[in-house]
Amino acid sequence: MAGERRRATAVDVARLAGVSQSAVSRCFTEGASVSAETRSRVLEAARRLSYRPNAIARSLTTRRTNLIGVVMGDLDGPFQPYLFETLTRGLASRGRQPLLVRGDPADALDGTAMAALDYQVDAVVVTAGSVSPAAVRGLMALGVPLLLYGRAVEADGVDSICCDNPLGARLVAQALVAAGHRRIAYLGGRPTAFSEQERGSAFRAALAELGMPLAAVGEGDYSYDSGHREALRLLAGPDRPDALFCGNDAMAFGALDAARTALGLRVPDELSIVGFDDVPMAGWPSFSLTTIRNPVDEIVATLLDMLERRLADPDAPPVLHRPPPLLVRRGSACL
Amino acid sequence: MAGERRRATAVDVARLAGVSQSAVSRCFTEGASVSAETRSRVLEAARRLSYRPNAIARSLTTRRTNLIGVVMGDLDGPFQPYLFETLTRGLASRGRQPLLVRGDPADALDGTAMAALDYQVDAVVVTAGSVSPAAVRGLMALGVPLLLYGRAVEADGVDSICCDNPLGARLVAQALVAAGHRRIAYLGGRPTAFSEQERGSAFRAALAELGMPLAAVGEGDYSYDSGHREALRLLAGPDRPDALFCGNDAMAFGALDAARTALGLRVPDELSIVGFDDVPMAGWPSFSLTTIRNPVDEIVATLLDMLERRLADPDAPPVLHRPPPLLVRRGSACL
DNA sequence: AGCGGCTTTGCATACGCATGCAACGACGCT
DNA sequence: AGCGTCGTTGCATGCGTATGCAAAGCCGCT
Repeated sequence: MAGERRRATAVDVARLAGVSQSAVSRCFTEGASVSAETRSRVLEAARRLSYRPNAIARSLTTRRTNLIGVVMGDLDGPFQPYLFETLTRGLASRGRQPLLVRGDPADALDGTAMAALDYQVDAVVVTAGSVSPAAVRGLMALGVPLLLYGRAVEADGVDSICCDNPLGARLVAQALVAAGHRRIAYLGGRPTAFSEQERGSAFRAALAELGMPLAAVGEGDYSYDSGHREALRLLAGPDRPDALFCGNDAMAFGALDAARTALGLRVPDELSIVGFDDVPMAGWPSFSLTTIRNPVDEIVATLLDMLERRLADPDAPPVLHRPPPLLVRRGSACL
Repeated sequence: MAGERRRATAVDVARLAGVSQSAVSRCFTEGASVSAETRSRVLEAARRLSYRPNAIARSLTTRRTNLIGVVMGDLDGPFQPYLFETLTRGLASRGRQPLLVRGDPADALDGTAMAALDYQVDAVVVTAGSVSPAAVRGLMALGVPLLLYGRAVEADGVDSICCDNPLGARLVAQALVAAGHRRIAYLGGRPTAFSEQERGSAFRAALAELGMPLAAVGEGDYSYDSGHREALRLLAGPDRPDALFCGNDAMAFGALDAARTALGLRVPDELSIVGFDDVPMAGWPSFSLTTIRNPVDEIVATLLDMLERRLADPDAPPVLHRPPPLLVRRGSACL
């Protein structure tokens, strides 16, 4: 059967089918002019040789690779994998190939990462926070269409989409106050993150509007461990908070564990805990986390539409979407 | 600065530097013959034009793309993202670009997925269970070097690496029996999965050798939900098991939640629960899961070595590695 | 001075495919 | 019958780079 050292090329197929190489190419090109007879002869020959067009060679002439650079940071939390999963599946279903570009730990794009761009990706999707603003500017200078997720930016040729963080934070503040909580604490994520800046300041502002002081503030880094650590600190003092809003679900899980296991608190009776993102794990019975749903599916769908639009017209005006999040009430908070 | 419609090519650089295109090419090729003077002139010109070699065009002539196809199933559990993370980071650090190939839900590789292979990947890494054995055979027929993770296969040109599942299962059986458990149950994963077949049969065999009957058996699909569901069933009867070995950590988490939250059992006093994989979450205080460590870091490192070796010599004899796992004792089992 | 050997360089070509252009044939129309 | 039209086809070329080959230059040696 197989085992051939060299893959069949369009020339091989052409020879077998008794046509020119152009004819073969046209059979694999949408909307090209080929007679039914020629097409069937070519396809039969292609089948016998297990021929598939060489995407590399094709890209060279069409100047379109169909590759989309996907810039990601670590997949260490529960949220990133879900986003990545949804995004790559969506890209694949639209016939685009995701080429992974790793944001390096130092929050910059190093040479290794940039090397991916040498593959002439048609566009780059950056998932937020995975790279610094400086790195984003570097990407913009490349002249490749850029789609930003999780960071609102307004610049030529850059589309961005980002959950309406301020709205999410307001929803939490209003619900907590309305439910009668009086000692409300906030546990923020990585201070340099765009999402943290929006969530933190909106939460403070909303509480202030409601005339409610902020009882305590912790600073984490969006990790489970930091949530655990900061919760221990925030909840240890004399005037223990009766509610804790965490900048993301991972930290909320850490806080929940700290409260229940380490401190022996009853959640939600003695302490309400609210997260942000609504990762799948939030619905697990152990956690049953009340949280803000970051509408990933909707975001990815919109992102893909934005991508197609941008590819169709590189000069289209930049777009910014802010899809609204939603409060999901579960068992970790009295709301 | 930039904004040029067209990227600079080697010809542009050559013109600016006053040399031939070949000279430019040689400056960017390891081990090519170029004088120091020419090199510096070319590099300076390249810098001024922001020139970077076009990897697509380069691949066309070198017949090497430096792309590695990575076949993955869903990233829905806690294990897969960690594996993916480690693998892609390792690939990147060795200067190889991971091109994602999605295994489709029906456990086969559809056209969309195969399209990725049209990019002339230098090799394909398949993470186990993400595709059916039939799909694996299809990939082998392609004549591309194939690396299998999580499934032991012996075939020409196919290297594989897979945690020593039977050893892991034996470790659990021995530890449980030695600790005095007498009603031991097993909760298996997807029956078609290679890992499940190895873990399940080795666990049975080990218990039999120790003269211990298997108290009950559940059949899950490696998901948290199935673990939760099956645990409820297994633990509801009159002769409740005193130990439960789950085919992976995700199911163990589900079982743990079911036992504690739904059934009110004290773990590990009334029931020992053991998982398999040792995902990062297993160490969280809420779970503190006793489990078998699937040595992912070591596996990926070895996998990458196997890859380099295979790329260097496509005709090298196939290799099969079975790195040993390790029992990690935490709080969910009396061992 | 002459010669061999080495380094450096440019020329030409190939990689596999897409596509503009012209040629060709079939067909319908007047 | 003659003409125009349209659908189909092949030819030739280009995409951006790597590389074999030969020419050129340089050096040291005899």
